[in-house]
Amino acid sequence: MTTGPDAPTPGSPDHVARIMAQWTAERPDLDTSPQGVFGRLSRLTDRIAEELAAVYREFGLGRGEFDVLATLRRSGEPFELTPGELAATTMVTSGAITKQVDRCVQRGLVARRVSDDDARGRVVSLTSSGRDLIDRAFTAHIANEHRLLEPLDEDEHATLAALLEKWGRGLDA
Amino acid sequence: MTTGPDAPTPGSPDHVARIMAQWTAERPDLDTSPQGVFGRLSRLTDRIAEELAAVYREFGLGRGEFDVLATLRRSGEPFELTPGELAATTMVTSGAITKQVDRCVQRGLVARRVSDDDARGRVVSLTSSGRDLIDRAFTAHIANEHRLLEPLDEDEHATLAALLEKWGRGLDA
DNA sequence: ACAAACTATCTTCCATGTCAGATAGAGTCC
DNA sequence: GGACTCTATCTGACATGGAAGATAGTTTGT
Repeated sequence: MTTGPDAPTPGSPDHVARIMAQWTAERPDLDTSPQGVFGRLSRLTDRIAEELAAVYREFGLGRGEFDVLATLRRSGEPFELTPGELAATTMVTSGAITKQVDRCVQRGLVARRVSDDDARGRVVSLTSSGRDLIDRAFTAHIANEHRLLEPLDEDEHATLAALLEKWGRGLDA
Repeated sequence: MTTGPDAPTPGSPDHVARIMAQWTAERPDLDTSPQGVFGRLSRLTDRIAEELAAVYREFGLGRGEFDVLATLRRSGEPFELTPGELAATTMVTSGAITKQVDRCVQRGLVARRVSDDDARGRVVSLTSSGRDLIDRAFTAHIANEHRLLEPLDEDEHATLAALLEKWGRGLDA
């Protein structure tokens, strides 16, 4: 037998390769080769999410709070955004942002005030304590990402980023 | 200026490229290049998860139920597994499996009985109705995956699968 | 200037998962 | 064969996010 185009390594089959073999036996009518990508993508991202969350936890944050603080931080001075902007950037609903900001407010990491321009609007701003925390957390986060990427070399990082970018762009089209 | 190794396309910057640019301005002390991979990975998988869930919904399933049914189906005759096996394969806790199986039982898609060998153990088995449903749902699922992969060509699928596999394998080591 | 439509955010309910502990049964060692 | 320990699963409390509707405020058209 020859290895198919999506059979990645000649070594011991990974979990996904075993799943694909099961499907080939049970549903030979289907071309389940996409699982080579989707299965690995899913496992890998679950795993990565967990590794990233471990660092968030070190700083007492969940992913939602980390995202809120990081988004405010990288927006630059004066580190202020509306809930709507936060929701759009972090791709969660406004309800989720409300709760994330609530948690951050309770911990004194951000402040929420009514917008000067529009009384419906709110402005969420980093407190100095929040800025301090996110600067430390983000530093650790980036170090963590560097560590997680170690299995791949520079060229592979670039190839992977490019493939993901192309794929994402293609899905939007 | 030269484009860095992780700058994927010369076209309009994607969302992630903009985020990276913000970080470069705000935290020039950090090498945030990993975001080129992690940011795109995160956005892409959120997007893909949503697309996949749309098909699950067509069959009245959530991801958890789909996974339970698919795992049973691909295990082959007699389409039976213990909750422990389901939990290990689908990488969720036993508590999550209990609830997923509950939902499937309520809808008549699986049956749960006490194991013959071990009175602590349970055996979850596909009903004929469950098998029928997952066969149709899985067919649609695979078609959906083929559709989602269209932005990439065959070589790119293989490259991507291989990179993900290598990365996953490297993380476990 | 008022009504209708729109918008930004928050609230409530629900779905789903994790975590820690409860239960019940199995295995082991004297 | 009884006490201990381990294992398989379930239960219940909690966390978090989505969806839909409520609320308050703004804009538009006349």
